[in-house]
Amino acid sequence: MPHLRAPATRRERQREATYDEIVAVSARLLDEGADLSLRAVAAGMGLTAPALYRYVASYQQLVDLVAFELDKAATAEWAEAAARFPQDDPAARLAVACTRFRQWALTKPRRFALVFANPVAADTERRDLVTLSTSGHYFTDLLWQIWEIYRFPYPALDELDPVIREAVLDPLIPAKSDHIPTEDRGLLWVYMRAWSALYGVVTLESTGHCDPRVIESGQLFRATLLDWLEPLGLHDERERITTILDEELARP
Amino acid sequence: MPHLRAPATRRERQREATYDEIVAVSARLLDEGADLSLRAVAAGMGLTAPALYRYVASYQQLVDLVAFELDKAATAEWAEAAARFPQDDPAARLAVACTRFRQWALTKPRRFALVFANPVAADTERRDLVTLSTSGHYFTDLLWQIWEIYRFPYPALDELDPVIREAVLDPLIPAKSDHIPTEDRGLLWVYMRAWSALYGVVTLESTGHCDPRVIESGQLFRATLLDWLEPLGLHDERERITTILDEELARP
DNA sequence: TCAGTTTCGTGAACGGCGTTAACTGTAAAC
DNA sequence: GTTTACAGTTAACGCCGTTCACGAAACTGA
Repeated sequence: MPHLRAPATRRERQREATYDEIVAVSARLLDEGADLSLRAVAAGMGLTAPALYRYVASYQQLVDLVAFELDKAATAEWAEAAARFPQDDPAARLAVACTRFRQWALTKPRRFALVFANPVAADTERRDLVTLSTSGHYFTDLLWQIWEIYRFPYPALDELDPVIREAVLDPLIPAKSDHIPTEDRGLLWVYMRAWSALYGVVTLESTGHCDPRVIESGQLFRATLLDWLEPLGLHDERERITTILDEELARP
Repeated sequence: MPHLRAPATRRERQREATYDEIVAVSARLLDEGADLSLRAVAAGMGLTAPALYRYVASYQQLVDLVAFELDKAATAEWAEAAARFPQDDPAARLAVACTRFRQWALTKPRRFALVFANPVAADTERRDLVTLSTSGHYFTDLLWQIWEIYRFPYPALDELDPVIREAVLDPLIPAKSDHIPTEDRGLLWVYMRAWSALYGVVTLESTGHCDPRVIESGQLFRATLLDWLEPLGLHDERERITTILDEELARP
């Protein structure tokens, strides 16, 4: 994995740059509608295919690398867009971030499929990668910030199914949860439920298993998000958030 | 597409059988973890790859054929399981069908991915195939039957966004909607929203983008379904349906 | 500065993939 | 009983991931 620390030697810097180029070329291929292949990526960099094996051990690892980096880049975009609202307004930020997430999934469906629709078996080490997801961290953090302000209800630990309790206490999902006190870990249950809902609409729309007109109108997405205002303690913000949402949806 | 009508001539019968074998071999390959390829399917039938071109025009068409048939077969399974409750108890049937759908997605993730996570561009003719989805028809029909009994609220046509109104009046999604009166088409909006929620959890779980313990416990799925009892007018049935759900989830 | 080593790249090759083209029996159709 | 349509073959093309043996360049330390 690149970007672990500041590059020291000249060679390491070169290597960094090569990794970046791998990701850049891969992204270009995806956006062009071509399919991601070792050979195509290599050719796009002016290399032969075997050369890439100096950087990734297999095709799957290349996919994982690209997925991770594209997720990171995309999250940075949403976060930047969301940052037009101040830090102490996480509700507005969440509304923006979710909408940008959807827009990203719709305009770059192949990137979305790579990052979010890639099957991950439960046993492989590839599981660990899911835990690293940047977007996951970002959304969990936003939810935490919202709770700090609005104090919406969440299940107490002893209300939770024992297995779920275990899962929120020692999370495998991407969750910036270290700073969430043990007794507040029920929040992660709310996060999972909300993420499942968001993931549902966005995947449905991005993969096209949905009436194109419904996608175009954005109503399904809009309705799903509005349903989540209540559980997140945002009833009093309904009007304001709705406005932000519609603003974002109407964006060119 | 096979199974259009009863086979007449001997040759047509043979051809039918070949199509069935294509699907059977494909399903076996998927369940074995091998990947679906023209050559592997052909080899599994004792044929060479080019021979398959007498039956499908391309690899994509083979995938579409298999996806359609697997969806049909799976739906038949769920429907059969649901049929242990009488026809006039569609709420119970829905609970069973949803749970079986999930179980199918978990035990046969590759089949699920083929049928439900296959990207479909908006413009291609492949879009039409989505409309044919057997499972879609089955679930829409169940929802209609539930409404006939419980009369849960749904948006009137003039409450709907114009684009959505158009979409529910002339649906592109798989929806056995011919027998739904025009003025009740708002029901399809409820269907879309519910389907989006169900699709979300099941896809999340089936693709493994989720804590394995959460999957194993079934709590995320359970909670999602329970949340939909209210909107479907099933508040008075809550206890009964919950029992059925837990029964199904505990199934060996 | 120079030998030794590590790193990064190449070309050739293997088996598997989707797809096309030319060809051959054989079963149905008139 | 001839003709025709169909269902299959083999051979080949250009892609793919992956491995291996090899060379050239870059860093390393005395």
